[in-house]
Amino acid sequence: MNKDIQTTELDAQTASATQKAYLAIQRMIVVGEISAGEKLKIGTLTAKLGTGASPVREALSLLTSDQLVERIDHRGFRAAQTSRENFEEILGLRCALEDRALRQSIAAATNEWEERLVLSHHRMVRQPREDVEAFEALHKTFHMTLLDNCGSPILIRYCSQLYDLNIRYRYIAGQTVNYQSRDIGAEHQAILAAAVDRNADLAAERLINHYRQTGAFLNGFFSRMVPVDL
Amino acid sequence: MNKDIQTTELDAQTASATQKAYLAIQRMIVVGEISAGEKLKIGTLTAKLGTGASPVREALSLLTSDQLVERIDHRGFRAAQTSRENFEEILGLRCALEDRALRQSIAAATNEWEERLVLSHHRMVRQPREDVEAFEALHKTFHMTLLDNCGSPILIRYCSQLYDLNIRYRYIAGQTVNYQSRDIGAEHQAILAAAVDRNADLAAERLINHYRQTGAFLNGFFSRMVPVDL
DNA sequence: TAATTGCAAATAATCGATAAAAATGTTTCA
DNA sequence: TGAAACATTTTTATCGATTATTTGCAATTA
Repeated sequence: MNKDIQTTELDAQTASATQKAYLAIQRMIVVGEISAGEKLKIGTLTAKLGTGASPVREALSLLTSDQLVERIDHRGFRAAQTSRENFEEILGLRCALEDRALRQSIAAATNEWEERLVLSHHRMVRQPREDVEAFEALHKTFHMTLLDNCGSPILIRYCSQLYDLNIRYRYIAGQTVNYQSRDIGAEHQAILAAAVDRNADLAAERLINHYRQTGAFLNGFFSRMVPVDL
Repeated sequence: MNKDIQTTELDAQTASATQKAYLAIQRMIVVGEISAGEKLKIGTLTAKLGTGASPVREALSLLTSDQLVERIDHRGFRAAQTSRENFEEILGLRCALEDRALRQSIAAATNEWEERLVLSHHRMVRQPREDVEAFEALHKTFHMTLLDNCGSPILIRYCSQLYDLNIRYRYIAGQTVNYQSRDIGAEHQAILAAAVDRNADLAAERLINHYRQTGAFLNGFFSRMVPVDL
């Protein structure tokens, strides 16, 4: 409806086959429908997505740069591997980049941004947790809104990529597990409050802490699972 | 010859059409043969590269994620715009990310890395400046070698992307101009020395300074040129 | 038995052609 | 004149088919 608020959404009819394939494959990898290291055969994907080889290849090329897909010349594509090291790398980078982005966002704060932030938080809170994918979409929107006032499109893009890479691990660990022991809602609320107060140090600290806690949890989870990489 | 030293190089006969197109188009954009904002018509590129539409499209998709190309659905591709803001964004991010990468590299220093570093520096110094593209390739290799021991492939990738985006502006400003007033050789030497000494603070400071000086110069250059964006 | 070679099937990469969409130019009508 | 509607041309996006490459298997040899 309102194109200003959510520019990311695109009409299903207008979207190109490439665009649709991109979103579909990304979702399957992030959610875990396609598992890590799995071979992505063009034939299989064209059949599943009901489209030709060109859009599929193009989508896979785009996902390659998002680090969700690996391309090996003449040997096709495969879903990126997961590993503890990879997870820790993502977490560390995410903390560094989001810290920067959030501080810049707050430094450039406007009423318009503040209102968008409150709104995105409200929408996330209102969304029932049962619909996991719907909640995750709003959760991402909230986190990206925190950053999107930083004035640096490249930084935003990197943060968005890292967010997706990270969330993939959350799906691997299973959705519910983590949220039991923590009050995620309160954490979000606290981050929002600090941002609205334009207290960059506090907001950044809370945000990073939010990530580190999830990170520590997931790390614990990974150490209990298959130690063999791949 | 020695595959261990330069994994990036690929045999021209084995490389896929996509790979060749990717490198060719990237080069043209970075070097300025294709100017900022220019439309990238599939037909024109297939003719120029002597290949079909699919590899060209795939290459352009890859370049999209490198931020060198913009894709607009049903409206094709165009070379990314340049602007002062974009340049400053790149410079700032580069300083932040390379600072991090260099410190991690040094923290994980080994003799093997140290030797690779000395070697890449030597090769750059030995290369005559007349062959601009050859020198630039070795220059990039030296800078990337500084970072490539950081143990974070994603960070390396981001730094590499930002390097390419940045160097595009150097080409826009013209090659020679900048190097006249500064002793770039000495700066490189100093960075190398600090890195070999495993003095992270000093090395990072020198590296960032190296970039900031180039940045300041280019900024001065841009203010003298067309203020109208695009 | 282990390694090597040669073949066949599977799959990736690429091309050429077609369909869909956008841009451009032209005519018509107020 | 100006703008709206239409037709034409250009260009993008997609498909189906062809070609090139790899992979897996079996036969052969040391």
